[in-house]
Amino acid sequence: MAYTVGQVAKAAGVTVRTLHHYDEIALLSPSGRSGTGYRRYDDADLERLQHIRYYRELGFPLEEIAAILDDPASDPAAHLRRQHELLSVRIRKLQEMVTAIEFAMEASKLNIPLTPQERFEVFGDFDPDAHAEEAERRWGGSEAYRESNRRVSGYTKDDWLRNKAENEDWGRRFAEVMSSGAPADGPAAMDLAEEHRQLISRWFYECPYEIHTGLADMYVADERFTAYFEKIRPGMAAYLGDAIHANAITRA
Amino acid sequence: MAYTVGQVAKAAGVTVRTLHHYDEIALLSPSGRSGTGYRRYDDADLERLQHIRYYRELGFPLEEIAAILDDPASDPAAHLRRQHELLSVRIRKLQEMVTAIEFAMEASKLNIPLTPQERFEVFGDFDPDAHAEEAERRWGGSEAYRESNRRVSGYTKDDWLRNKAENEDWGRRFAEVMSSGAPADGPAAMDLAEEHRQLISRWFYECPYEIHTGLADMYVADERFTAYFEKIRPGMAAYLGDAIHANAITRA
DNA sequence: GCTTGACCCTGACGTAACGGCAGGCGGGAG
DNA sequence: CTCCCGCCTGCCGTTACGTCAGGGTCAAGC
Repeated sequence: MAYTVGQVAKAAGVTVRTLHHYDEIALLSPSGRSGTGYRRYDDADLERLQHIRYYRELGFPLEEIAAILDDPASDPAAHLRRQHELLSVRIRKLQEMVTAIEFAMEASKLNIPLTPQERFEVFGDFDPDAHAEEAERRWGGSEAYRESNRRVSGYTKDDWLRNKAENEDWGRRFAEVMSSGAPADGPAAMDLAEEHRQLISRWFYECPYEIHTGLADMYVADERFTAYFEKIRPGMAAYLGDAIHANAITRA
Repeated sequence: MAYTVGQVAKAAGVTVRTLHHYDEIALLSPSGRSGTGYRRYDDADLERLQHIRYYRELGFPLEEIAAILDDPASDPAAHLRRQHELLSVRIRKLQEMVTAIEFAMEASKLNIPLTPQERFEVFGDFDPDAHAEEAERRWGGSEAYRESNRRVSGYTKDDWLRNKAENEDWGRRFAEVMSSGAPADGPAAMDLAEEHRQLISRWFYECPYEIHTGLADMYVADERFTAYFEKIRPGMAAYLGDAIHANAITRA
């Protein structure tokens, strides 16, 4: 089977100019030419182009692609395996970026400033792992966030103000309960924990008890969230965490 | 908090030159300068750079990034939401590419040629959906493939030859059973189906009954795989599919 | 107070991977 | 035979930086 530049370009989703370029730099030279000088690509050329496209998508420079494709030590199957592996790595990285964004969203909701490291940790070359799993457990595969996005995108400035007011009002009342000396697993604290859950459900995303306790753990474990609540009243993060857990256990 | 170019560059994982460039084109101009002309970046600048990095990772040209960041209609939270959405789309596309590669690997194992469309379908702008789910069901999240990759990468030319020989031998014997008139759910066919499963387990990846039946379905449903088996003996694809299912039911 | 090495500045040119034309030939459908 | 579309080969333009060159700066140590 022989194909013209135009046909190949259309099939592969590239421009004719790109194929000309690949020919110029000898990355992909058509296996033949017609009598009148037209480029003729065959199936082997297409396979090569397929690999080129995948490696390009993975960010390899053309020169490097030429080198690895012309390396006699690796056959087509080896390239497929390699691409598979690289794609998997890429996907994991993007998933990390997603959880980083989710973190930033949560932080911005509470007006918690991010440190430079936090802003860019996904871009640097630090250690990965375990991180994505954490977030998955916390937010159940970010379904909650998708929901949150849908809703929040419709909010007006006014909505935000009301949200903030409600939030502050809740904070005040919660601090009062703490001051009264009531236990975190008592009815007053639990009622406000429940109110907190419903606040989130109403304004951001459906927040069942498991997710709520996940948030509670984050409020306690993560110093930035901790600091946010501590600023309202010292000891509030831990107290709120306990109240949320108690509330979840008795009501769920 | 104020940072120098070098500090910002290091934190954000870019070069100083890049920051100079962003300053030149007014994409990110530091909020101030020291008395001696040194650039001073503050936290707001970092936030902007954070968005720039995400949009860049998503493939946006700098000019466009400048436009959307300077658009007064969208605040930081809107950018986060947008980036979240775009990243999700990106991840889905890469996952499609992964399954396409897995398909190509399976096809190359059986020497089935791919059509141009098949080679490049993930690059064109066609309809997505449902596709990834399919593959997930078939191969259980590609864990099988990872396993396969690990093993296959250690194979020598000799291994491949022995694999091919075993495979062909199996094909011959299976065709004989068909010719003998034995039913697909009879012991002879089922034994060879089981042998097929163990062949895969031994050479490529641990192949439990569910995955084996998944493969069986693919052999029947996909014309390229069907054609492969039909060439050995007409009717073989369906017959093998039945045998694998019968084997899975009785042995599992 | 002076050196020194790491850091910063502004040009200015280089590069990768094409995009986009111009000017001209080819080819097949009517 | 014509017409339009597809192909050819230059060749210049563009994006997003990389890479010096030549020169000022800052803080630490002697």
